[in-house]
Amino acid sequence: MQDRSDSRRTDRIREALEEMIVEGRFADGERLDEVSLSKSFGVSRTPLREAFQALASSGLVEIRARRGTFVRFPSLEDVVEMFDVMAEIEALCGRYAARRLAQADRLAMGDALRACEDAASIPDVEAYYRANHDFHAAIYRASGNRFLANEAERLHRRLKPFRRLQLRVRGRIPESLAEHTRIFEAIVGGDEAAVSCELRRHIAVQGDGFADLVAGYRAAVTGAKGAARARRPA
Amino acid sequence: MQDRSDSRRTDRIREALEEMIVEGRFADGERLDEVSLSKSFGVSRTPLREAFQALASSGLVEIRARRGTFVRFPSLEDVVEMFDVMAEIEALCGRYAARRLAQADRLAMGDALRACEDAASIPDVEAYYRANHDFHAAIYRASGNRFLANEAERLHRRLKPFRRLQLRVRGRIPESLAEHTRIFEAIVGGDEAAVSCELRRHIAVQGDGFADLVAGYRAAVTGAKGAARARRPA
DNA sequence: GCACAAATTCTTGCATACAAGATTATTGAC
DNA sequence: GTCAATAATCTTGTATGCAAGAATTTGTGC
Repeated sequence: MQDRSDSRRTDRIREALEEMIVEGRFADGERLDEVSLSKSFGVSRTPLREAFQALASSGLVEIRARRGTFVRFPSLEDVVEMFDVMAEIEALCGRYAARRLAQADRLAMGDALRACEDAASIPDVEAYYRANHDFHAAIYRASGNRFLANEAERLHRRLKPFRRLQLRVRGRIPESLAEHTRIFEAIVGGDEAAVSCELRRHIAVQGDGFADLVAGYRAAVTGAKGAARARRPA
Repeated sequence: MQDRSDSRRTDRIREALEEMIVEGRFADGERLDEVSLSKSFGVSRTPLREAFQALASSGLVEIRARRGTFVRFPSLEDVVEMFDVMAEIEALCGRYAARRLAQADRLAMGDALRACEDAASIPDVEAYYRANHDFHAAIYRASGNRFLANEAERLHRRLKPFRRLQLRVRGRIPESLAEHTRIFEAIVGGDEAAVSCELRRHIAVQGDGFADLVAGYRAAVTGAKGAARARRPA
């Protein structure tokens, strides 16, 4: 978001751990050992513990008092719930954007849409993935509500590993691009109802999308190191 | 939410500081001094710093690297934005609740509504305030989406100081109660559109409500110790 | 061989010491 | 007297040590 010099070890480690968790380098329920991790990062336990706190607040790990810190994969049910909420948040952003679109935001969305088209025509999944994020982020900002935009960005980030797997589904990219185009046009046209409807459908997990998500979820979970070895008690 | 033994000093201090900030015991932009606070709490800087991290993640303070931790009042604009989002989140909870209301949730909402009626008939502002929270929390849970319920609860909490001031506005309580009754009936009746509409209007800052909010906001900000002495740079 | 209790070991929570960056005060040139 | 450069001070960031709670192992009785 901001420039944040990130000279602190705490920040560096938080980012590294976040990446590792999202990439599935730990198993679900695995305990993150302060001592061994601090050794492998070459720092003391202090910045590590601070990083744990930050990760806990974004839901990636769970700190249990005097027990330790455990990586927490959302359950399939959790993921479905999060996508439901994401769809509504996106629809809300889109509605606001359609209502009060500023010139600068329109240009940003247009640029991002063009980047999507370029990536889809190659096709380059990684590039599309990035362009997809930029397009959605542009909609968040176009909502004109910074608080909403931040919340949307946060949730988008949290769903990152699952969305990524969805995009790999055969034929999903052209479809996604077509939806983007319709969304963009509806926003520019100021058609709130259409934007809301299109975005909800674009994000929502329903029909075939649900099967894709389940497949993607299983891949993400079993792909993670060791996989669901230790299930959490709660 | 859970039982959380909270035997840790970090948790105790986080709660205490949260309360102090929300109650306006610090000025906007005031730096929270680690040394003097740790002395006044009778602990070392370590648990204090961990508490700061937690407060930062809920937006109550801002940690600037190597500068310190500063209490951050949301601006009036921020508050309006948050209420806008809150209204939509609540409407979403209500819609879900109307669609798939479970018996247990219906009873919980009914109990909370009755508590609102009791508090309004005395009238007891503090009791109404608590019952109001319980009623809304019951709707969140009735949504059947735990993630959504958690997010709603989080945002509700963040808006606590401003809502409290709104309720003090003359004649607001009977009006609020009438709205609650309509909301409850619409949910039980399964009328999604009506629930959505009623909840949005119940929460939203518009018309007279905006003037009330502005007045309440000014009271909250100037009521806080010293008030807007040091404005933040950004 | 099993169950339960005691002791040992391990891990986290907290305090404290030290290092490094930021801030303020001081000195000197003009 | 003003400005800039430098020194002194203060504050945060990190490392380390110690204490207390949790987990594990060992020992004992049956």
